[in-house]
Amino acid sequence: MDQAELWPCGLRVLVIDNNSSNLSAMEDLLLKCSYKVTTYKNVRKAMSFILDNLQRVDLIISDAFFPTEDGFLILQEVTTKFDIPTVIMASSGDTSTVMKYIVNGASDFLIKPVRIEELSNIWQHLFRKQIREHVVGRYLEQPYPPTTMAPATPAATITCAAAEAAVALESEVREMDIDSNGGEITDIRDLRKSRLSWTAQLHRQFVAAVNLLGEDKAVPKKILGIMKVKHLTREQVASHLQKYRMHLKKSISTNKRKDEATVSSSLKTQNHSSRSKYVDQDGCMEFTGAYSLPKDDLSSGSECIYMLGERNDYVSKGFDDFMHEPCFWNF
DNA sequence: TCCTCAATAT
DNA sequence: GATATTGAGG
Repeated sequence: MDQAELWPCGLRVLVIDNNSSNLSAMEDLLLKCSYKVTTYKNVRKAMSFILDNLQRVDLIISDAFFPTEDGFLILQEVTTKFDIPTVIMASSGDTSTVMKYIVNGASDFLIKPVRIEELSNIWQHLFRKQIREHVVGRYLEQPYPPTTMAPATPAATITCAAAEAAVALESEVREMDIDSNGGEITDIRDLRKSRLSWTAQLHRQFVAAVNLLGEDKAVPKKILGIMKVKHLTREQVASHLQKYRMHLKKSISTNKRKDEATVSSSLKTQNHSSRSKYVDQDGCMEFTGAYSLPKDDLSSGSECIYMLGERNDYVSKGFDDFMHEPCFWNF
């Protein structure tokens, strides 16, 4: 229980705001919440940092950067590509503005000055996604997580139970397949299974690699090189890629109608003539605002960091779940 | 040699 | 049902 209360500690938050005093104020507040904080004034540098630390950023808080709306672009980059929950803050926000951000993937919209009470709660954005993805749900059904965690006393509230589940999950992750420093899988043998199971986490790394390369240039060998997962083979990646592409084909054709109906209307407002191109290293990371439209609803962007399905007890759920989860099969 | 795709095996 | 392997064709 104590641990449950401690859960949000260490949440890795990246803050972007070009106003130094706001930035340091935010840093202070976030540190008081026991989060790990990284701050950036510069949007480009922040994006580079995110790219270099894909699995090491839990949540992003970005200024909306009115009137340039860089915040909007950050939001799009991050939510469409990397599933990192993003909170937008601005000194004012009328309903339609806020709605625009939320519709396009913001997990929350905070009005400045931001109060510590609001920040102490931001971990919920991560958590919601985990629940949506059934990771936590399984634990909620069973009050006593099958881990080495200290036996839990029955949780009084959902929040409590959920936090507890997250602790359990996190510790499982830590001791198993995920690198202790960042949540990134670095060696599939750690999964101690003869047959690889493409967990959500592993899949995310895969998708991130594919996205970095660009879909046309994403071939097994290059993906493998970017993923940096020991003992993962080219053949395994090829097999997964094959399936991934099949899925893309399907979902593109089935989502088209919905996307046109739902998304275009919400996007019209912002029709970015300013393409976001934050990073361009050797032409291998080129972000344009032009990749596929955001999904029909906002389940698309965001959280879910520690998600693993490779334990034998719930392998069967793992892949199937995220096959149908737009969060993972993004485009 | 590597890629993709489909069929087939595990 | 998910993943791996194989084999054809590029």
